[in-house]
Amino acid sequence: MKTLDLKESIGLLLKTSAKTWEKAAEMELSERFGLAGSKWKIIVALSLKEGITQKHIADMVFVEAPTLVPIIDRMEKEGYLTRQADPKDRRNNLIFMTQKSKKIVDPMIDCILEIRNMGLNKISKKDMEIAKKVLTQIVGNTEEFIRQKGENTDPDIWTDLQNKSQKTLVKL
Amino acid sequence: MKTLDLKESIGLLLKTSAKTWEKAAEMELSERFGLAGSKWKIIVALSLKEGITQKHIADMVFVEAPTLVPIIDRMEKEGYLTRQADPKDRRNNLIFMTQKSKKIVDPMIDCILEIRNMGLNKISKKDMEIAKKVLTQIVGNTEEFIRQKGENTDPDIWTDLQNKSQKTLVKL
DNA sequence: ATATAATCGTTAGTACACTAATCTTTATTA
DNA sequence: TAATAAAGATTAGTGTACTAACGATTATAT
Repeated sequence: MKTLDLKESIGLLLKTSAKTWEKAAEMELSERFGLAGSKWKIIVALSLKEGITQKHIADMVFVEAPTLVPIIDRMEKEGYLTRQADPKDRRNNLIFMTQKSKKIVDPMIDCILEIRNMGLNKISKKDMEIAKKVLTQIVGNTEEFIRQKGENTDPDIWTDLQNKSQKTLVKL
Repeated sequence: MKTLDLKESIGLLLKTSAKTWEKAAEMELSERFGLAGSKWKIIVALSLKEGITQKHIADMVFVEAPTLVPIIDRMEKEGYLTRQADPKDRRNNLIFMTQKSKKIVDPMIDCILEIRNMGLNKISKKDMEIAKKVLTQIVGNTEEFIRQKGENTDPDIWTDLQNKSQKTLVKL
């Protein structure tokens, strides 16, 4: 019976680093701003562009549209944002920030940058560039594979970001 | 109001690569072996060591013990494994593979290695080594941070693996 | 122009992961 | 030894994702 050499498992390493990173962000941002889960990401998304549709936010924070519905419901009740019907296209709900959320954008972004510095401590710029290149290539390879297998990758999100698309994405 | 430079977002990159990678593995392994989610990981775990406790498996596949209960239930019903009471310690359920699962271990591992090669296509050994070093450092930094914040990181899983602990982990 | 497609928000249903709490059994310790 | 703590499996409850399907609205196509 064959066996896997786990120290070569890039999948394990990817998962571990993504998960640990997210946990740190989660802890810090929910403690300091009371915004857990996707909430703070939604606010960051809106700080980049207000008055966008729920679908657009979903793309930016990397979840499907239905996932966002109850979250936006709650955030609206809590006074962080408002839904407004789009007069140009009545299918759309346009989402806007309230004063309450606008006030916390700056400290929140500071907080995010702190976390980023902490996570990247003791890593040289040069190595980091290489790591980013490698990860980008991995995403490219894997999306290519998924696409060939039929399953249409949703609008090739990462590549999209690289190309400075107007659809900016949010995730720490 | 401040703004985040998303192209510098290592968090986004980590999440994207981990997610895409996992999706590819998921597609391939569920299509070829009908084993979705954690199921194939459990079999890989058992191929490394049989007769281990559910807790041990949970650690290996990176989930909490309760998450595994219904999954092992189903896999037992489907004939992939069996629970056996530990005569030495009656708290433990020891998990064993059946013939059915033993038979698919080798092709499954081949499949995993294929995916790994696909994902790492066009990436040089040297760059990959650097990327791994960087990711490991990130995990280290972040776990350190989480630990300081109180929240005890569960037994420092990744470091554990590096140290060739007997607790081997499974994740592609 | 009218029929057909596609899109946004939503609901419903499912799956999965987590935490907290419970039961049983084993370890510790006073 | 008796009391207390700890550990494995489980249940219950919650949160969060996802897909599939629907209604309303807008775009496309014949």
